Amino acid sequence: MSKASETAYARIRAGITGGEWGPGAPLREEELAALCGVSRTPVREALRRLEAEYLVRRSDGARSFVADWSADDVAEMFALRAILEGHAAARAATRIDASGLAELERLNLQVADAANRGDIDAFVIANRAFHGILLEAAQSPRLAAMLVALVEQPVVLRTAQRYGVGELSRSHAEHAALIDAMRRRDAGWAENVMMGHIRRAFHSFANAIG
Amino acid sequence: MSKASETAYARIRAGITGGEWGPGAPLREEELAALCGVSRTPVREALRRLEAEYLVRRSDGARSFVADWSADDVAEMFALRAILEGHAAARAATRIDASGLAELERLNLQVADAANRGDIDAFVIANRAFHGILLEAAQSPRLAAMLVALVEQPVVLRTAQRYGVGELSRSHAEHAALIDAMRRRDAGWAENVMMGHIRRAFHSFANAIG
DNA sequence: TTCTCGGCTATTGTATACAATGCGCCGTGG
DNA sequence: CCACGGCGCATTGTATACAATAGCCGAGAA
Repeated sequence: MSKASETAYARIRAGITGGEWGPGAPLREEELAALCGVSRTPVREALRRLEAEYLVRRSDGARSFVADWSADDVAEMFALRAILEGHAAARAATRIDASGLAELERLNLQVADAANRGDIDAFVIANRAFHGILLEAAQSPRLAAMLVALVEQPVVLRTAQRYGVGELSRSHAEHAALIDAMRRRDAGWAENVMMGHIRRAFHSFANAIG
Repeated sequence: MSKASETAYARIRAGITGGEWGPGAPLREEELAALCGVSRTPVREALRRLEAEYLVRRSDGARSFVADWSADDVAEMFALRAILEGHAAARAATRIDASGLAELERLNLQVADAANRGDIDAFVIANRAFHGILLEAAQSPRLAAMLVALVEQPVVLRTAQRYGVGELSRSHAEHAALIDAMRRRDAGWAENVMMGHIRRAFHSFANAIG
């Protein structure tokens, strides 16, 4: 996408995922245009993209707001993630090559390191990269697009913020199991581990919120 | 969405799914604007929406074309459909009410009728309505959105065009099994039947194409 | 006090003009 | 005859002006 449009998309998205505007906050096109230093046209385009990703909600009168999520919404998102990411793991198990596996090993070392230091930010970065490599290895563009839309939700991004050292380490262990399963080319095992991994994350999240 | 934008979306979409423009055909904004009787602005918005649905592809130079699909793409779409629609069936099994079940029964009678008469168009209409009711009963807006994007692909829409009476009847029988499973509130059974249903459709399709 | 109606204003939808950019064609040179 | 480079044009990206519409606020009556 060309310059102004991409700028607006990135800026607005950052504002939403970064918590600059809370759920339900109104998003007025003109204001955003001024903020991004572009005209309303690319802002409109950006808002439509974000709407398709469920980051922005539009009222009947076509006004835009930062999306908010009920407990049911969150449960739905995690359920879909478990299914789709499980499927991705299964596909990846029979498609990943040696360099992909090496990359996963490397990233999981970073996860372990972050877990030991209790460094949440580093954990989140390494964790996302890990899942990203796996998704790439699954070689399914539609699946990738669907999962990105699910994973990039602010709710998901903040799940790890409440993780204790125990949960961080457990993620590392589950990732290690995933790597084992893929090295053995065991699609079923990989799928099972991944689904469990996501479901545990959901319960950690539900616990933290109450 | 307001008038002109919706008009453009509906018209362009109809052109693609109806086969007016074949895969790979270029879609120029100005030409489409003239065709729809609106300006380029709503056409652009429509193209972005269609792109998000994988009906339109954009080249590096930002030009738009009718999307085309490789054999791998089609296999991927059916695989995702099997998983997601299976999940939808499982959810629906524990959530559907008596009136929903009655509606499924009614629609499956129409499917049977169309199958007996070999009336493909009637089959397609009743079949879509059947799956639509099921999806509604699953009560998962994100799942619904994902599935609609997968199911509305021209490739899928034309799968039934090559169905013989045998395959039409088999669809009816599988639907009947689905209704049984849901009446018993057996989510696992419903999921299994649905996944088989979609996978059979895939193989019918692959056979017909070669 | 509260409900409703009416107009005003804020906000989005659409059209059009202009800028930027990439694609294709044609000419030239090897 | 083929390869390559540059120029012109087709097409999209962006900005802005204007139109339409929905929401809000206040005044008046029940």
